[in-house]
Amino acid sequence: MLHEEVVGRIRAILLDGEIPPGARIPERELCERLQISRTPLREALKVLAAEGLVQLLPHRGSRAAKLTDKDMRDLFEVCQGLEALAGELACERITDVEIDAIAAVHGDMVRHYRDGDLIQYYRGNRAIHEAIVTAAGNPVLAGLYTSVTARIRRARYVTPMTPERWALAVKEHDAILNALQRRDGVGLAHILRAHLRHKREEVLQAGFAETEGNDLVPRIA
Amino acid sequence: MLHEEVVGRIRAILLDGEIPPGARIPERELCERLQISRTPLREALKVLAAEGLVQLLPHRGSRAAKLTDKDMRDLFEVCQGLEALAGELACERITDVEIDAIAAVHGDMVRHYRDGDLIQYYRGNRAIHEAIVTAAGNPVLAGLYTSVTARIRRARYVTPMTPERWALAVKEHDAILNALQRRDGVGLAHILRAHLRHKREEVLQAGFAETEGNDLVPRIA
DNA sequence: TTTTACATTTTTGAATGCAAAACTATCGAT
DNA sequence: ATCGATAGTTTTGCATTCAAAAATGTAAAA
Repeated sequence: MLHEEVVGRIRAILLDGEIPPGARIPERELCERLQISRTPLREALKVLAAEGLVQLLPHRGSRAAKLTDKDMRDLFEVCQGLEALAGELACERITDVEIDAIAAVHGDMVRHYRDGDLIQYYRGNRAIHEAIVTAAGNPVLAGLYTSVTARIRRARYVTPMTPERWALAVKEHDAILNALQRRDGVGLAHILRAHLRHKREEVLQAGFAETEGNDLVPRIA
Repeated sequence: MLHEEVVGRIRAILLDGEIPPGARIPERELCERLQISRTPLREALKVLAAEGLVQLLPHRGSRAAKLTDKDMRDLFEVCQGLEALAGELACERITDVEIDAIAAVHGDMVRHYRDGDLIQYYRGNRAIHEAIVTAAGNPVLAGLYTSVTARIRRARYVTPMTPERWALAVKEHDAILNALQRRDGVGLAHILRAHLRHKREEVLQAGFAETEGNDLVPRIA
């Protein structure tokens, strides 16, 4: 198993919440599960700690990182900035074909909304946001986006919505598609920001934050 | 020596260019220099690879990452986005004391400009940009900024400037300070973007990119 | 009963050792 | 002379081992 694969597997375990935030990461157990020794496992944990998904406590092992309200706010704030930038760049660079593909996903998503299928709705929703970032054509930006969104994914795509919130989100997505089609970068950036600001309010209202007592400030992402 | 310290030492070696971009990283040599064994060294290299400073080639060791023109462009683009966001947030949150401190550094910097002291000018310049990011009060943002700027630091703060460019940069910094003092977030964001766009043009014109042939797309930062 | 001191066990962090992969150098064939 | 194969060397990646630190458990004292 390659290094990157080990990192990916553990990342998935953390993002799925299989090891819940704050829980101790059972080194020995993970080792036999992944059929690797402690050396490559620990290398992966250090990388994930740099990403902010794992918290390392010297001589006391590693835990799945918990997010405070403040962390959540900060991450959403950065995410807003990244998506806004991606939106602007995407409008300069996106092809007609890519726009059509997004429009198709958008259509499906709206149908899922009408059907009340939140899971499928979220799936399409996320695909659209990611497609916009991809269309920006900036791998550095895409990398940061991936890492920041990973940390708030559960909050973003698990929080239930009130009918009003959901209706608003769909309206915003109409505007997002519209701005894309008009290639109105500034407009798109504004809508994406508002969209995420609303989502953040939802999440924080829902009290999704995972703790109050950890001042995890990862260096990288 | 603590893990984070090892990472920091190696990062410094890379940023100083002591191991030039593209060069092989001599594992054994670094080990005896830092007085550690290969295990912690390799853990650090994996972390730095996630940051984008090191390129890992499976079974072929690690090299100091090289930046292509495209990498440079992408990094500056993201940096623009991050600084613009930081500028907006800073205007909402910065205290009068912090503004005064920045104004003082600005004054010094202008004096260094008048003296033609580029080194000192750059030092103040960088301090101002970092102070703005700090004033944004968002550690996640600050972390991303640190990691992105680290990768373009040499390009950003080593490239020589023509007198015209330099004069323009100083004018832009006047506007930056002014926007901060008026707490004009949107205005500040615009100026910061333009400022960085000009710097990027300078850097790319100077042909600072380090290679043409590496498609390094680090996951994280 | 609670607390404190001490011994034992567990876990962590790093050094070493080992098998596999890649690199180098030599030699033979064209 | 150049190219390609092959033996030998080096380097990598990982498992294992070892010392130190922390956690746990036990027993004596307050």
